[in-house]
Amino acid sequence: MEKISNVRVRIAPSPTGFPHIGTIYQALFNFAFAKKHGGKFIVRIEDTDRTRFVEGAEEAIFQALDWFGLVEDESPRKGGEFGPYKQSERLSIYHKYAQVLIDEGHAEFVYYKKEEAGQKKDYSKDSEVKVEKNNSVPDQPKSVEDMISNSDKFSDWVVRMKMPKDEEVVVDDELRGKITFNTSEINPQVLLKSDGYPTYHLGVVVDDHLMEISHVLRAEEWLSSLPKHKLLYSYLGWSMPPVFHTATLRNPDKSKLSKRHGHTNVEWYRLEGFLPEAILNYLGLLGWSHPEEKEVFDLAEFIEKFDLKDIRPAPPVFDVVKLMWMNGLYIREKLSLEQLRERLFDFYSTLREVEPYIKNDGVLELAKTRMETLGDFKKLVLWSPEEEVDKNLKADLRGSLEIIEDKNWNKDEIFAVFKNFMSEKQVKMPVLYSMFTGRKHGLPLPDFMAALGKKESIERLSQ
RNA sequence: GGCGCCAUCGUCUAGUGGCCUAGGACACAGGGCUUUCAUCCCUGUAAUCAUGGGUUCGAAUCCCAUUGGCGUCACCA
Repeated sequence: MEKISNVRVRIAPSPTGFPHIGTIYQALFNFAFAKKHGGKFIVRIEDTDRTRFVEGAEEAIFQALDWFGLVEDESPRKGGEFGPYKQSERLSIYHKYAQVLIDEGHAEFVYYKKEEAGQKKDYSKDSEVKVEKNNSVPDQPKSVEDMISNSDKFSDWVVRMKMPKDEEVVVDDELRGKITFNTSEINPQVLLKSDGYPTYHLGVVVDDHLMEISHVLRAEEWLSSLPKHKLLYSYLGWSMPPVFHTATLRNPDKSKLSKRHGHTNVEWYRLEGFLPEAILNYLGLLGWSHPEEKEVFDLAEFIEKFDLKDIRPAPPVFDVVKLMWMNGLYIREKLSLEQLRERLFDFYSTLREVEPYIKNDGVLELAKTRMETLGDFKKLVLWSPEEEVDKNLKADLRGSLEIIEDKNWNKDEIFAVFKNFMSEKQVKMPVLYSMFTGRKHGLPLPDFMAALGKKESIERLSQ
């Protein structure tokens, strides 16, 4: 595999909500590509929509990246020589290039009524799409500088891209090949909003160029704005880096992965007790496959084998069931008992009741093959009232077990008592389980009790 | 609705003209192990490769059309 030099890739999340699993998917591919070629993985915060800004969202994005170990080389928090890395701190840069575009005749000032801004249009059947333009035009700003510094006077002005009439724009998607658009189909995009902030399209083109991004790896929903970007690049006299549009993750019904049908919030996975490395492994299976058809591999191996051109353009359904399996596999095969203990301590840092069980080697060992998520642990060890329990029978069982001498408290002795008890009372194993755990099934009971010790076991039967 | 992208078991996928009467994984079913439940092992069900036309001695693989799914058409990203 040949190394590509000066690889610089980026993800460009906007702080408008919780960290999305799709962002991590993008981050994984970008990160792997950067690391493979000794390049840089950059996080640029695209906070140009002040109305959707969510306090704390930026921090949450970085927390998520840290959790997955997809740590960036350059970002607002890390700095770097191409900063600032937050678009709200780069406004004067966008203003400069907006002015260049105006001067060169590729953009113009347009007057809109404020109330008309940001309305999503109806594209059903015959409704025609037209850009609303107010005809009674008041004074026009003389320059971007003028528009910004006299924002009161020009509060309804924007800078909009001028679109050539009926020209073909041929764009290149590295995963799909050449795609031709006609300029008449392209929306003359607003580039600079009336609040002086750029739209995504101006911001992304200017920043990707200035930050010397070498390869653009982004989600498929940007594909139709590619021609816009290509035009902007050529107007500015810049060359466009190769672009790869990766398929978006889908719900089981094939719609774009959404909160409504699936779990999109990274925080949900953390709270359920998924392992970040298992999620990464699973994500690596979507849209990409290991050259030897391996299903289980760590980040290092993914980086080694990953190649951009092997990404499939077809959108995959995100299957939580398979993720669960993968997570269980990581718990039982990739984690030592000690490592599992650490993860559990971390995970249950606020739930003191499970602490003694986490400390208990025997219990941990028994639980290890029975967990798909860290969250399953408490269901395995704690009492959960699911079954009806016969109080008298429970007392009888306790009585039988109390007879065992302290020094003979081991799983064989306990099981011997069980056997007698079951034949005497005409009950089966599950009944014993429910008396001890509240559920019909669970950890092997004699082993569980032996690991807990006589005192604790008898206590549990007394409750 | 215009434009664009995509299309192999239910799902993730292998497959780049003959090795494919299509392989693996998840899920599902059955069996073995077993003191419950799991783990582990074995077996099985499951794709006429969306459909219809070509090209070719030969197509899941190339071409065209159709259908379907999705995306996009905001002063959101």
